[in-house]
Amino acid sequence: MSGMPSPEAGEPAFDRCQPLIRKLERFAPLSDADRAVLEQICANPRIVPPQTDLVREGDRPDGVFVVLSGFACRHKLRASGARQINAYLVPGDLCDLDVALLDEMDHTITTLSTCTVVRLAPELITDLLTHHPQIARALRKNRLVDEATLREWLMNVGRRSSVERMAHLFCELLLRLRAVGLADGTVYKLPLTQADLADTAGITSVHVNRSLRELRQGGLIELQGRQLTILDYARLRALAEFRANYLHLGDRIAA
Amino acid sequence: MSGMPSPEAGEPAFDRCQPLIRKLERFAPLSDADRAVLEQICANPRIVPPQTDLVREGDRPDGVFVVLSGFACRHKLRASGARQINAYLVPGDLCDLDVALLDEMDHTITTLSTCTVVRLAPELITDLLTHHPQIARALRKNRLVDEATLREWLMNVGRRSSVERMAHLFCELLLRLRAVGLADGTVYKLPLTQADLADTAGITSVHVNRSLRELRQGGLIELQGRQLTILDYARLRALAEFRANYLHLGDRIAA
DNA sequence: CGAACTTTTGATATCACTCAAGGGACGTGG
DNA sequence: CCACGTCCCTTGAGTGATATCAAAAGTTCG
Repeated sequence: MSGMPSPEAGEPAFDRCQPLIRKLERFAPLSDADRAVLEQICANPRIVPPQTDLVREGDRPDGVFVVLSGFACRHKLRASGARQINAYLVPGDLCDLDVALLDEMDHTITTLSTCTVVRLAPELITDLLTHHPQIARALRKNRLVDEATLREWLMNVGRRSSVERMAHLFCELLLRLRAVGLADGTVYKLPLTQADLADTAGITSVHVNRSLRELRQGGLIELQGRQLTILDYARLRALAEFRANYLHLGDRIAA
Repeated sequence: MSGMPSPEAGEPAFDRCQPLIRKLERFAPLSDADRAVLEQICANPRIVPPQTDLVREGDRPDGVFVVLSGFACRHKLRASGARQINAYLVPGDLCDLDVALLDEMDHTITTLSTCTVVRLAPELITDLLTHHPQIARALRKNRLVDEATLREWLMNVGRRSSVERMAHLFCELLLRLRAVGLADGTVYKLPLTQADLADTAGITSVHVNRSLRELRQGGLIELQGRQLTILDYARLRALAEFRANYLHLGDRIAA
């Protein structure tokens, strides 16, 4: 269990599945049977290298993905190659279960880092929704949060300065990762390049660099070796006008 | 039926309801019974003046709204008063039915023009979803489209120039309004101020004005008296790199 | 060690914002 | 019917924020 490059590759399904269970449990109380099904689902994950498309724009939807480790994203491209990232999928996150209703995907889902993922077949989804009402309920709530997050990102890109955008993103990720047990205090792994952050915030990577410098020089964050340390969460939050309400996490985490 | 300020006030429920039925029918075939229920629902609409909050951030969700005429929007505010509009609700559009799962609203819904709306009580929603599977199906598909639209707006604000944003918005609205029978060729009523457009596109109203001038001078649009005429849809579309796939309207309308 | 990628910085250009003022359109009250 | 206020649109001039281009330094990994 020492220098293995594939994250969590050696862990039992029990551990791998934690992010998903922790996340759903936050939205609805789960029975032992519910948890068992979720663990079962995560039994045979795939390890996917960075920059791999999981689902492509134009594809016919076929099942959905759950991310168990690493970062993936939804994004769209312009003809010029310009990319806009619409959402991050962090451990515990999953695609929309209803997506099978559509004829074709309108965006692409790609890994940003090495990821552990499982694919849920359509039949499995139907089964989950039919026989596990609490999971179904948690998933519906989860989807509302995904939507709310998308609205907040639009606010971010439309009405915040570049420094504020970075600050807001870091606050959001802190709470999201904390909710699945992947933040240590105010420190977490952030396996993204500055170009990724740029495509998230709707700015250039050069400007991301300058914005990060500003946050660093203000003593708000430290970012090196794909690890983010928030040095002053109160000020970072104030700077970004970050309000956690849209994540609907309850008051435990959002403090 | 002459000088009445309240739009559609004198029309029978049959007509008023058209946008909703037309919209849902595009997503799933409806039975006569389905249509009858929808007409029933629209029987007692409210007329709401512009700039009226229908639902406020922080409220406990209680039922949802359907817009039958006029434009409303979802939006969020910053402490400074800066506003970001996240979505338009045009005739036939409705709020998310699942929203009752949340403890409090994370954004506000406000009318932009005079609107005709109906409120659906939670019990009515449950009834609809239980006893009218085709309506339920259409509503689920509709929600996927709302989400996809939000993603496209993020792309718009993050990765398009201000002129392109305006162009893209006008293309989108053309198809959405056409889908509910509210566009006449490439002409439609756009009851928004330039300040509203600014808060949609994440720019200032002064800059909206200059962007519109550019579109006008390029012979692409005409906009006066709250009526938009698209003079050259092909070029407008090309300028915005508008692709209608995310609206999932099928090929009939998107042409 | 070398190749590819990522981060960092500087100089310059461009886009969008701010401030300010004037000009419609429209409704209201005298 | 005119005078006035209000809201919205329009334009100009100057400023600020972000993009672009380019190059060097650091990092990672085979």
